[in-house]
Amino acid sequence: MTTAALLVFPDVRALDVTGPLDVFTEANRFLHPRQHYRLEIVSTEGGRVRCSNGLAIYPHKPFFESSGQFDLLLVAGGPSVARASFDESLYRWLRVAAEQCACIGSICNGALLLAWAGLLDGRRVATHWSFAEALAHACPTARICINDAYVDEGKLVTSAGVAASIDMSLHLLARQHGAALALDVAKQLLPSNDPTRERLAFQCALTPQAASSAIVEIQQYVLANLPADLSIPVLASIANMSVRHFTRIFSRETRLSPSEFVEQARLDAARTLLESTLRPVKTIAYECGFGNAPRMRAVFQRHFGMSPQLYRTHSSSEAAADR
DNA sequence: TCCGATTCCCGCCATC
DNA sequence: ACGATGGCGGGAATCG
Repeated sequence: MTTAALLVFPDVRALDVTGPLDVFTEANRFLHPRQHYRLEIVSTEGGRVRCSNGLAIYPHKPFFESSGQFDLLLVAGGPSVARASFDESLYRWLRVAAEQCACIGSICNGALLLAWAGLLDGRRVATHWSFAEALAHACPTARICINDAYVDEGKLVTSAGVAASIDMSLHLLARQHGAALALDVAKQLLPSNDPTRERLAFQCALTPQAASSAIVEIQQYVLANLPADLSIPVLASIANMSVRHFTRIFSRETRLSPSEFVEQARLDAARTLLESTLRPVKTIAYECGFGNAPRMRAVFQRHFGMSPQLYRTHSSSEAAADR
């Protein structure tokens, strides 16, 4: 049993609460009852809490009646957090909770509460860009990453905008129970072309659960020979199987079709090279097996909604913001 | 931009 | 009877 709590307050953003709740609740459907997440909503004050969109939620208890002992504690955000003032006793409770919880985190500008409680000093922190300044003011030593969906510092996890809370929750799920479970949940909650879902699928494919050594060998061959011809007949012959049998086994064991796996592997390599080197896009396209720049561009458009060049600009500005 | 060729996926069925 | 394997062919996506 994992206990996960969400800290809410008046005018909290409903999605910050329901997003993670839905992820962990959905996960329970795939988990053995002994591994279930027990979810608890803790509020800054007693009674019903009205969300910024008018939705009413009924927290299990106010913080001052809660031990603050959870496996995971997430602080939600809301449009008026920056202007709000909370009692010093809440910050004390958060500091104690940070000691007791295996993992503590925030969603969007929920990070402000952690900052005010003095829990973000010198840490890398994600938040929504529009609150970056307020956060920098609340905690000048925090390193604010406005372009990351979420930042995992082990015991501290923080996420950017509302939708990123789902990404972060899926990440936490993968961290604890493996990418396969997170992928199962993502399939329930996210559209099929969602980048997070695709990332999980690739992560999952690289760690096949009941994989035959033959499939693992093929995966290693693909990763080591990205520029080579990795068409299905070629891979099938290396695996010593018919094309039909090979595709069937590969999909069954990795949850990705062979061509999807190859494309993800190439995309992943290209992404890394774009981020970490200054090599021309054309060279990277060739090195990663896309053959030519337009083809790589098309794949980037499909997966990331931007060209490789733009992706590089984006990631370098992210790195700059990181520093 | 269009269009035929190619590639891939997958259901179905036969064989071992 | 059942699982593993392989071939065929249609539909969709992609390529040149």
